[in-house]
Amino acid sequence: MKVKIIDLAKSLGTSTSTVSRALNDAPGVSEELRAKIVKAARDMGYMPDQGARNLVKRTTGNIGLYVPRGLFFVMSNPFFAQVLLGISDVIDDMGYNYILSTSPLQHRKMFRTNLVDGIIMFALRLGDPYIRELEEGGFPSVIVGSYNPSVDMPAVRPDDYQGMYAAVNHLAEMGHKKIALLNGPLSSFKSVACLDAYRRSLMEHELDDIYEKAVSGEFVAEWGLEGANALFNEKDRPSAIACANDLIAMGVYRAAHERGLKIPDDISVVGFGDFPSAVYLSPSLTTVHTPMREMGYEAAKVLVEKMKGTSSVEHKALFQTSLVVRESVRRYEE
Amino acid sequence: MKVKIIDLAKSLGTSTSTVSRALNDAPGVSEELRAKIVKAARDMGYMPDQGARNLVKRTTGNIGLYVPRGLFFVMSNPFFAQVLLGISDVIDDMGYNYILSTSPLQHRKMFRTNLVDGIIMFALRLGDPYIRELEEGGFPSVIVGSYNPSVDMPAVRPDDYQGMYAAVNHLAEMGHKKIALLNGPLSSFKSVACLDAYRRSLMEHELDDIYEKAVSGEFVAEWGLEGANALFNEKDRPSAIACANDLIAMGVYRAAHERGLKIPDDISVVGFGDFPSAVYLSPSLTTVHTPMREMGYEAAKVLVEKMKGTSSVEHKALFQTSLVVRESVRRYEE
DNA sequence: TTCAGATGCGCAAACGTTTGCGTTACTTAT
DNA sequence: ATAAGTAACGCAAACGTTTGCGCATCTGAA
Repeated sequence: MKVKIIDLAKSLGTSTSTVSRALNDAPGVSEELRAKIVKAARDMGYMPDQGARNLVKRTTGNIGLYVPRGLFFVMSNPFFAQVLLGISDVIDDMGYNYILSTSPLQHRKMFRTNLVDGIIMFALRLGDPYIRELEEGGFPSVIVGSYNPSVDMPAVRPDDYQGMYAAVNHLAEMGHKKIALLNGPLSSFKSVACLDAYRRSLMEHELDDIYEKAVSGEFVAEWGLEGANALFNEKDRPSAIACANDLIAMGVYRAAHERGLKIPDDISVVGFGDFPSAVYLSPSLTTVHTPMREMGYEAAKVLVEKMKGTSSVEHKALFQTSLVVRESVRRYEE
Repeated sequence: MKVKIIDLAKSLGTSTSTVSRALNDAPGVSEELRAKIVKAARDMGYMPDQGARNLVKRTTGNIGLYVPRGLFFVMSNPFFAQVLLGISDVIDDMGYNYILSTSPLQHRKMFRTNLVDGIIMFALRLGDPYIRELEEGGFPSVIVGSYNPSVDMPAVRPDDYQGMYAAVNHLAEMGHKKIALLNGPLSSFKSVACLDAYRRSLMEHELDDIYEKAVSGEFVAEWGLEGANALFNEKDRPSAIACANDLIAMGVYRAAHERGLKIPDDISVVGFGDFPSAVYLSPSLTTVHTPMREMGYEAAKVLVEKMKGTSSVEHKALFQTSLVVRESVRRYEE
């Protein structure tokens, strides 16, 4: 059977209170006795039951990661890998555990049943439920990624608008006149930022009369393949494609290859995100870098402050994005 | 403040026991009263505190995912995405939460402090600690992926040996005489299976006297790039490279591209895993398909049986792998 | 009409911790 | 020498549930 605090107490001829205090570095126990208790705990392999501990301390020692898009979406999107990396940079040696929730139900349960001390929310979209409830409850939580800026909650997000603006500007400055946008779903705030930036850049370069084509899909390679195929099938083909996401760009790569189109000779493409794989594509992908790890780091820091209850100011951080040019765009001449 | 069971009881003029029974569909409460209680619980937004519940029921409603390789390793390896997909197919509507642990410390805490009801372990390698402890304790747990077969614990794994055997055979049958292996670390059981299969195939085709080169690295694209570069720098170059992992293959693609080598014209490559991205590479990757989702499904099923305590038989499942040929290998002629 | 068995419900103990408070023994200042 | 203070420890309550048991009340069969 598992060894409990009372077993320890009995074997040492002391009380549970003293054992508890000793193990928690609380005052009120002599150094001599504390040492004995610690040793005995080690020897007998004692570890405090979490349920009991949570019950009395009103704190759980784990933080929730909410991604209302399903487990697969999380795991197959390098964005999370990177952001989580930053999060774990600050959280890991604080001894927290991560608990994952991908459905509104799980999410609700998390913060309503004292399952976690704080929540980091990803990939929120228009109409995702239970955000408001969280907001009102004052539960420690942070949003990471583009989301409704009017929502009254700490958030750290990338400047998606500037990123896409720089990307399309680059394409235009390289001489491209017919630039298409393979976008994400418009329920995503990132997608609307991308769309706005795309339009503005086109207008500023007086290209919108020549060609304007923005189509919405999902943030996955499958959509890039499908969307690019559709684009290629039209009589009036673009010479460059901007993608809202590196995964979409991968799909474009595939579509081009299947049709014998060379990148960047026949078609230029720029991605978004600068996922680790961007540099492994052939040709390597020109894309806009999003400081995902740094964002994760910041989000985690904000969250721990929230959990400590120290900072109750609404923290909003905006991270710069920047175009990194590699091999997938060429200068376009008539 | 959060509404507790006693608030519900008071507001209905009944007792906590009855409320508890009503909400848990336990017998001993009239349908009429049960309906009233359920309604009131709904209205007041009652949800049972997990800590208290766990404490008395000795069960937590969440399952642990242990990957002793660090958070980044998990999140950036499509293997997990796929396996988790299978797991969630069976687990998700059972209402469990996932709790992630990537360090031995977290892992130990998980099953020693009643934090989870069961554990699924990934990517185990030689020398990973705390496995034995788990084994002895009889804690419900499953291993997924190649691991020491002599360990006395339920496990579901792919037939990595046959997979690599088929891959190298294919290369040999396509006329390649100089075949290299870019392997994973030898602390991984998968790597040693790959190495054995590679050697056997070479011997059977009487190729081992001509050329034999197996080098160990990590299961990441960086290693594929580095390893391939090293291979290309030698005077006696291979005409084909077998990789222990699709990510490694991506690295090889990159190395080839940087050097102006065409795949498969100048160099053939076969991967392992059949990650979703394999089909998006240009050219698409010939690789060994591993039924990851199916494995996850099976692992989860075994785990829930273990947790129910029904099946105490040691369950070992071996999943077939199969070569899927695409575009990255060509017939080799002198 | 009576009695055995259901049925519906409440009391209180239990789960394994933490912690406020009281008690004792010991120190230090007066 | 006495008072006041402090340090070390134990008692017992509390955290919010679930559940064994006992007590009524009600049912239907003898």
